[in-house]
Amino acid sequence: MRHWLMKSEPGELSIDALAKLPRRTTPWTGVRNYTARNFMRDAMAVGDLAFFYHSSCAQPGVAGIVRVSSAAHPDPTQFDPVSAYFDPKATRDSPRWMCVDVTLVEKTRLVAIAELRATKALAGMVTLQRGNRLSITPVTPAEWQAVVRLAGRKPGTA
DNA sequence: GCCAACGTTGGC
DNA sequence: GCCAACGTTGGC
Repeated sequence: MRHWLMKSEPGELSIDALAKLPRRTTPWTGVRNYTARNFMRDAMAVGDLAFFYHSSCAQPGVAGIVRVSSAAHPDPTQFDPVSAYFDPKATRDSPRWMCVDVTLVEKTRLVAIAELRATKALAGMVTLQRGNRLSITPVTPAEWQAVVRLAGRKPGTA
């Protein structure tokens, strides 16, 4: 089983909004970057765990844990002319964008990006590297454990 | 709002 | 295939 980090803007889908959805599950739509798509299509497996990360907001950071709950399938928003994610070059026969479904496992306390950056064990974490903008990134087992430990701790405590 | 960094596009 | 221009991301 692999581990991941998946970014969501809370204005689009927050951890609380996910918690209120039926079966606490949503298709991870709107990814329009080939590297991130390929992770979902080629590397993710049902049962993989991912950090749900709030980005582009007042308090960026890890907000919870989700589980990959489906295989990759065509992202329906690419076919929807009304959607902001509509892609005129995508067709049903030849979809360009894929998504997986994710299911909320648990909401954690917000582990702020400053805390992540201050944690030595996370120095190599892909999403923290300079210039990284990928919305889906792999997380190593050691990094996963380090963030889980942080999440289980009160902010500010050693 | 700023800006660094990156990805994509399209002319050639 | 190169690469300049442009658009986007995302923390601050």
